[in-house]
Amino acid sequence: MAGCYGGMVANLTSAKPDELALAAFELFSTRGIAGVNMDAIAAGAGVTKGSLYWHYASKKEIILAACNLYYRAWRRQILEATESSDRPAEKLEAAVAFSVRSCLLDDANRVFTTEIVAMSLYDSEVRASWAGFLDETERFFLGLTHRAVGAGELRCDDVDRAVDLMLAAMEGIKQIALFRPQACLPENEQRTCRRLMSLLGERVSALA
Amino acid sequence: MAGCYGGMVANLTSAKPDELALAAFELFSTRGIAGVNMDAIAAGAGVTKGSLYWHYASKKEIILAACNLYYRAWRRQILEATESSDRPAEKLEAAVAFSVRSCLLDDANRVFTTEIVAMSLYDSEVRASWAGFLDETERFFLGLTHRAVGAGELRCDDVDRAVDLMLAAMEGIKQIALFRPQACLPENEQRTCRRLMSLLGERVSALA
DNA sequence: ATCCCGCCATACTGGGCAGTATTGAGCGTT
DNA sequence: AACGCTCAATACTGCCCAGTATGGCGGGAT
Repeated sequence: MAGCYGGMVANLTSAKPDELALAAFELFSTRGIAGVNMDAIAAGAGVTKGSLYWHYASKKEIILAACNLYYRAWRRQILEATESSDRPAEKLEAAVAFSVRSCLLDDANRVFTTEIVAMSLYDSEVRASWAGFLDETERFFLGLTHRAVGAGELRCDDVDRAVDLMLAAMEGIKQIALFRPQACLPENEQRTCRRLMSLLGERVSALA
Repeated sequence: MAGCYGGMVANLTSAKPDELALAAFELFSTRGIAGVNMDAIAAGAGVTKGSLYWHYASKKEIILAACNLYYRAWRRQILEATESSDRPAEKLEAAVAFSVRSCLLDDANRVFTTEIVAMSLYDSEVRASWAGFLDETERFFLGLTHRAVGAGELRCDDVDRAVDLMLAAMEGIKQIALFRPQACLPENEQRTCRRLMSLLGERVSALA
């Protein structure tokens, strides 16, 4: 077991593994996982392969660490995006807007997730990791949607199915945007958000 | 220029390149593009690398040939699936049903398309090839949907947008099905079809 | 018969890359 | 001051694999 720091240090001070994973993420997001070798990751982080292999035992470990970094960033950003609103339906709209923005406008996001999905085809650990993230995403949107419906701000018969369909549409839009750059134009962002929101049900106009 | 058959033979009789591309497709669909080397493709087709390289100059040529094979199969199958119906709305439903079935139940389809999408990130030729197929798919569904609306069998305000959203949802469902095997169960097939059809508009009940 | 050519097989090369072996520098401990 | 531990750098190995070189075989044309 390399890189365990003696076992007792709770990994709070040492950001080195995160630095390495971040360098890996940035390279993966631009040149793809297969297009990046361990020397490139090390160089990107300003070290050499020797120390890289001290922190991570294999390339797959770095890939999984980069995934975890991505998940953490997502959690932080989507909380930031939604915390400013107080009404549930507004939070939901903010969450959809954030997701659309990161789907359509963030190339790194698109590249990295596409790579991870492809890798999940053959690597069960990566697949399990990504499946966990999908579950988390779904729980998040389910929670927001149920709250919006419960607060009477949204009308939706089958929340679970609606959320699933909306998330599927989002993934599909992200994928198709690869081939239709014009779909990524900012002027289409609002319309895409409205379309996706309409999948979640009808907004009840605020007449309280 | 290898494999040009002297230039005048119209490639009607010789199915060998197709055989090779088919073997490649089958291997790609099970072990991934990166997981299949040229020797494996040759062995799968019952030849050796020497003759494989006589027909195709590089691995990418075989990949593109496998794509074209996939497109041809799709054309044939979706025409078969829709020709039995005569009313436009029924054709549309049949096309959606076929797509859902090949998305959810056909592992090879899922694996191959995921691989191609990932490869499109870095290879412009592959991306162009797949983009052409996406365009074709969209045109097909646009045609069917417009005809159904024109025949008064479907009510839809913005057909173009609706078709785009439906196709995106289909791609997303395909991708997510990788991580949610339970979504692929046959008993969910009908419901998925109905959900997707609802994205295209409201079916007008036949009271002619 | 022989010559050409489409087609196929065998053997090989060269490069890229994951992973390893080994050494060393800084530093706290005793 | 000698030791051990963490972390880092260099050099190397071994494998996989795309692509190549080259030789052979069968059949059609003359």
